[in-house]
Amino acid sequence: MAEILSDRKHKILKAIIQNYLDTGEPVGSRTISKDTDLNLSSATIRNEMADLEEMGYIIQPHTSAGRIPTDKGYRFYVDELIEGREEEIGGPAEIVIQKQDKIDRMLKQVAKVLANNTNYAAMISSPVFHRSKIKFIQLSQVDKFQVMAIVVVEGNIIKNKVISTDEEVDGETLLKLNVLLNTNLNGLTLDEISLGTVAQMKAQAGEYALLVDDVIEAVVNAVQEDEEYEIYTSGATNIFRYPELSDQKNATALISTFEEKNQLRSIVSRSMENGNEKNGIQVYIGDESPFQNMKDCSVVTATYDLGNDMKGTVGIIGPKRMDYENVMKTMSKLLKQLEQIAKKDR
Amino acid sequence: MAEILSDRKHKILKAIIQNYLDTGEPVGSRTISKDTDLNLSSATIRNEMADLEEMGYIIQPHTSAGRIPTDKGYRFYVDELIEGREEEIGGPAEIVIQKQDKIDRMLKQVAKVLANNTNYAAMISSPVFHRSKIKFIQLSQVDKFQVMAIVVVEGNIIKNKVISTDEEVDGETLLKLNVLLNTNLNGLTLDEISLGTVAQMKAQAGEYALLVDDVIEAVVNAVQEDEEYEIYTSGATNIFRYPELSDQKNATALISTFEEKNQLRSIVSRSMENGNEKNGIQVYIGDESPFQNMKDCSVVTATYDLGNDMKGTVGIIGPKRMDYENVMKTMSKLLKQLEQIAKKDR
DNA sequence: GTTAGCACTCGATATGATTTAGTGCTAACA
DNA sequence: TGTTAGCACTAAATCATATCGAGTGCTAAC
Repeated sequence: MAEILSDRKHKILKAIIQNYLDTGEPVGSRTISKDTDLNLSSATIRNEMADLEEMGYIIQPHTSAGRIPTDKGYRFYVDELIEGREEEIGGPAEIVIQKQDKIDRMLKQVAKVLANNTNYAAMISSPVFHRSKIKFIQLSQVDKFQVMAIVVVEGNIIKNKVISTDEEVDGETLLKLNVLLNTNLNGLTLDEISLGTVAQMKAQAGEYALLVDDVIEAVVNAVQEDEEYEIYTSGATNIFRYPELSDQKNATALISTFEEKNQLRSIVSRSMENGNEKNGIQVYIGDESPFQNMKDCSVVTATYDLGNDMKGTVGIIGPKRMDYENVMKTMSKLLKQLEQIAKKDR
Repeated sequence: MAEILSDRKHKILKAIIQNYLDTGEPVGSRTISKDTDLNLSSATIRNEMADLEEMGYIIQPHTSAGRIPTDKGYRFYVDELIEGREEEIGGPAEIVIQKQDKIDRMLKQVAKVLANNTNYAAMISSPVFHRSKIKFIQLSQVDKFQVMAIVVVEGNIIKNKVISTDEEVDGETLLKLNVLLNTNLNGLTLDEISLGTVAQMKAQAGEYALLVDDVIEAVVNAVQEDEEYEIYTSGATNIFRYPELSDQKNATALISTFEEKNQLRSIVSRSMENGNEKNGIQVYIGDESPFQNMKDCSVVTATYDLGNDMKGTVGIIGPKRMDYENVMKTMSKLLKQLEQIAKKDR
């Protein structure tokens, strides 16, 4: 598959792709002949281009048009980019995330900044807490027949659930239950709560065994709810900047993807799985992407880690001819900032 | 302004508008001549149409085209619709909202159902709790230097805030503060917490007066956070069904309105203000709408009331030639259902 | 007051000519 | 042998032109 390209072909291919990224128009031999420092005539370029086409890197939309990159061509280009990224970050453009108290707001901001800086559509998932430990549980009376369970998990994420009880529960019982819960469950993750633990607690609870069931269910629900991470998006309309995505069919598909967010989840999980590739950044070109009907797009994702097992994914979606270099740089920089702020925050 | 139209003109105008709502194409005199039961020739219709045009109800996009309604024409049509709506709801199509525990999910569902049933873009705001009473406050120790305040307000909405303290707070103090807070603040709305109340509490708190300040601030913040209602949207891509909104400019404007949601807030507040018009439903046609750059759209809003001062707004946005009748019916029906479910829920 | 008829308007569609950007191939050249 | 100039060829894009069709306004007749 991966033939080795002569130095010259290499340069020409790169020039073609770069030019196409800029303009979105098929590139002709003359253009390349003038753009590169190879000092070759358009005729020679033409010969090389014919070769490159045969190898599958570029293609002619129709006779008498210039060439445009195929997915294989893009892949070549992106792989090279990723290869060469030896932490040459720190470039220009200060990107500023303002520190704000709520994590969610910060994430929304990141999405916005990302979309604005790249001019593509951006998304970010709120962190998922895999295996997060229960830190603290508190039951409180709300009403005669309602008890509220508050669960704090590692990372100071607070969740609550209201439990409706059949019988009235008095304060004393509540106090007992509180102690029972905290001694038995603190420090455990969801997976670690075994049936044994539950049985043990029920035994200890005596006449309130029934209530224990309800409470545990509520706790489990509350913690699990966190796993249902939120996804924030920004700049969906950026796709209108790129004519190749602006036709009705593509636009509808893309924008409803952004509105529904279900498909975005599949990006997130895929990104989390393939996880720690080089620099944590992954690029899906055309059909490689987790989408149906989105063969005209590329997706770039990266994973961020706020510590404490709080990991999430950011992604941008744009045309295949996106400015991969800028996107990757901007992402790294932004995530670095995000992670720093998060660290300071605790 | 509001001339009285002859019966015939009235019928013709209505026929023109209805036809245009269907087709989106300018309607000619022949069409009307055949469609109505007036048994008039196209020539006669033409004369009447010329009159109606002069009165400002319809307009010709260019010579030798049929007529399309002006905003004034739409207004005439909608006003008549609203006038005639004597609770003739209960028509066909069962709309089903599934009951789910979280209010937010239900609202999302309402938006979705509304969008699907009307084929326009739909939005719904989560209820705002004006003057909601504090029902219950609970402080709990999370960490050595962190206290969590949980506030339950009427309607069982639960909010929490983490407070960082300078000094370590022991359990006893917390207990005292809990009692202090609940005896002083329960049953009050945000507005009712006077400086006097605060001073009084500080006095009672003695050496923990400083902490009281922090806690109250947290409580106020927590409650206020609720006032920042969420807005859920669905079906933004429906606008692509209507060519007159599908051009790049309009589409970008509309879709980013739906993504940003800030402009939607202005609809919500406007709808809440103008509140209880006939049937609670309001129609903004073209320039009447709270938007800039949206003179090609109509907005229909309605206010729902889940009781306990929990009020919110639903809205749909579509082309001016929307099926106002269906939209209004669907909305009423849906909201009635929503309100019923909410009432059962408590 | 209604209607038939007709000249007229103007957008939409189709047609064809022209231009333009590019190619592939061949033959000459260093 | 690799490079280049030159040329015939292709297909899209652009533009002007003709044609069609839906609809109007006006006039004259009923």
